[in-house]
Amino acid sequence: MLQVKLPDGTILEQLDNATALDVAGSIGERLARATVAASIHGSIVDAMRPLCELTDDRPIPLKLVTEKDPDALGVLRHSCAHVMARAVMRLYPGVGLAFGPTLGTGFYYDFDLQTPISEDDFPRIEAEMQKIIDAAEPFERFSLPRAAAIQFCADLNQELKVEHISAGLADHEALSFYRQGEFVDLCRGPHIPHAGRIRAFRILSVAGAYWKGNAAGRRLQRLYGTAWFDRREMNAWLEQIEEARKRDHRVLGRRLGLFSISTDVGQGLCLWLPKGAAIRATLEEFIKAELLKRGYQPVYSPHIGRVELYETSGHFPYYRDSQFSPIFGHPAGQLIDHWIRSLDPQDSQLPPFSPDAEQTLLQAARLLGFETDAFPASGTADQKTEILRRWEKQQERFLLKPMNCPHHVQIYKSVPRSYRDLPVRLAEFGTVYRHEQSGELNGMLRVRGLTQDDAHLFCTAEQVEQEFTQTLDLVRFVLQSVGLEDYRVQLSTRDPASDKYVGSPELWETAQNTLRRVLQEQGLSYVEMPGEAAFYGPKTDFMVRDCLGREWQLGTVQLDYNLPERFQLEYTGADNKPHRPVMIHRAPFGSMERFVGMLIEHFAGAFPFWLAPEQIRVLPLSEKTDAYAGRVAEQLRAAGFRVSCDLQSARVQAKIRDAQLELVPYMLVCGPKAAEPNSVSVRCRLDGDLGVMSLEDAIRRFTLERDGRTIRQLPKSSFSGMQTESGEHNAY
RNA sequence: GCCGCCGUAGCUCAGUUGGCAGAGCGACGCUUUCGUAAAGCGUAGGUCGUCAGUUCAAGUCUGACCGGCGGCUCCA
Repeated sequence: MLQVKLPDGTILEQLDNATALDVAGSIGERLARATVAASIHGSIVDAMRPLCELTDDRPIPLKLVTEKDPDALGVLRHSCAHVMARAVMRLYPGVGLAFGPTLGTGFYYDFDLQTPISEDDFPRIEAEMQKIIDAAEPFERFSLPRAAAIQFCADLNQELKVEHISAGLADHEALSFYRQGEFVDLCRGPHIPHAGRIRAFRILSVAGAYWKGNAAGRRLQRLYGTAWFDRREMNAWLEQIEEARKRDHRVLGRRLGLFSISTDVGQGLCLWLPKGAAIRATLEEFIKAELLKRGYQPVYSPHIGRVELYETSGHFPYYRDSQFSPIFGHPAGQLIDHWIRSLDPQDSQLPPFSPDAEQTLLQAARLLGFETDAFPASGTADQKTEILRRWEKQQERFLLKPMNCPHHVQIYKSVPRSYRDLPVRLAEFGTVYRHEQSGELNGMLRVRGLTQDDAHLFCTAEQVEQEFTQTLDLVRFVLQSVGLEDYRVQLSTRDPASDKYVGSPELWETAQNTLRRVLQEQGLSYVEMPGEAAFYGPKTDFMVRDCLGREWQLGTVQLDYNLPERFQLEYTGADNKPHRPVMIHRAPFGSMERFVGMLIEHFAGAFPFWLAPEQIRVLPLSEKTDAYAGRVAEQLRAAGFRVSCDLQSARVQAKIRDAQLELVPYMLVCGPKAAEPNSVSVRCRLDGDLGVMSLEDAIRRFTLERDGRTIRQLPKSSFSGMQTESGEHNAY
């Protein structure tokens, strides 16, 4: 007999080969019907495997995972991914199977398939899936030794699986498979007992993907889906998707006249319309005032700088492909730049240097006034590159600035610094330009021209902790001021195995340890992300959760020992000797574009009073009170509010409707009844009619709400798990 | 950049097997002068993303390009 210990301490006697499902059945039939999987020492396992195989512990510590358990959905969705793959295999014979993991609220499966799948095919696939579910066949697990597993997948013509076992799972001696009818898939599991447990599912979308995420690798088709135990829960979730879609900042941004991206201006280049600009200006004024209190000095720097500046900082070579091309004094300079790249053995993208092209190049060089006789017609690529580089250096090249730090470094260097001057805190809303890949652009969230609420702090090694602590405090303060209180911190560190970072491992260790220590002292819990650091230093990113539970990467604080080294920054210490300062890069909002885009979705366009682009709209009841309404608007404007006056020839009901739909926080109805005592009838977007009050009282009320930066109501959502988990699970 | 889908009036969309370009909202004009979520009537507005091709005939079919969306990859 086998002893099983339940979480409440109960010990049950079971047959030697009992499964979790048997245990559930011995307690009650309903429990057995609800049991999806089992949990032993916290790891989720199949409910239909003999328990004795799963652990050596006696009695076996068993927790039954039922449909109510959050872990159960992951198991269900993974099984549904198999069902989908099985349906696709039936409809598209010969399809290659890649990965089919679960996601936060669903799953996907990648297929190697020549025929494109479109949304029109979803009903067909879903119908086939339903047939599989109706058949309710069990998921049967079996295990094969390595060599047999590879042969097995080869026999099934599943090349990608063969490759994955050979490369990705090289350290596994035995591989597990799951069989469901005619369908067999390499899989770690666990799975639900049988397909009939899937009561609600939906194929959501199809998109391209790469085999193992490698852009040079094989292109696959990825089908996304979701699955639930309860149809109503799925429908509620689908409604939440719909809710998020309605909040889309691109839709709201257009409807509310906040921003526009014109194809005439260019992809990823954001135009701030007056109302969006009002929000941004309010945020900028708010943060500027705060920075002055905290000892920052505002600076300004130009939008371009010499390429050498970014060669020194390391940005130019490192991010070459995601920058706009350099600007040359003479257009022919571009050609030289092009040929330097094509001769570079690292850059195999470009075609080789042909004799014709060489002649064109020499012509261009002569145009630029260079001595071309020295160019070795039959020289090696290295020799040619060397001359090209010399030519390139002889002409002025500018870059649209991709970062503000090199400019701020130059401001630091503009005067000799003493230890008494430190820390030097230079702040600028700096606009930078990055040539993001076209497929990456997304409204205001991912753009090619963006303004960072940037600052660079130059301090002594001893001051680093204090400055970093204060910076974290600032980030928390600004997030709290806009009502974003739910966030986590991500500490991105260097991957010791990678060579993409500059600077010595010792400096990196120092920087990373300082960050860890301060984060711990500040009581901020954080997750460490090895390999996610910037090339010059580790960073702490604030991952902010909005009212729909979605996460956004906003503010960032980065510690940098490398740029001071590269730019040879110095200050004179108390010992009258030169010392090297440490730099802190920080941007509490990240970029104004991204931050405002995120706020639009967070508030669903209904900004709190202090941020609302139009705070108050004055509504004359008829033309008879237009003049009075105009005077009211004037007085509000004088009190510093953003006010408009609706002079349409329309009924007040229609004016109210317009203002409500445009999410204006307050409406002041001005009719003959109010005009005489110099009063207004106040209507609030949220609470409706507040009755008549004197204009002075109204202004007092508005001032209080504005200066307190009151957030009166968030358009709440009942659902709080849009992206609870971002990582992949059940990876094969 | 890659894969898939999409592009008709300012916005949201309809447009049969290829055969005269449509609606609602908005805008504008006139009437209405009104008390807390839509007053009535009328008018204007489109080289159907661009350029080629097939055809007697292209919004509709084909190709290239531009742009958008969903993903992948990337994100200093």
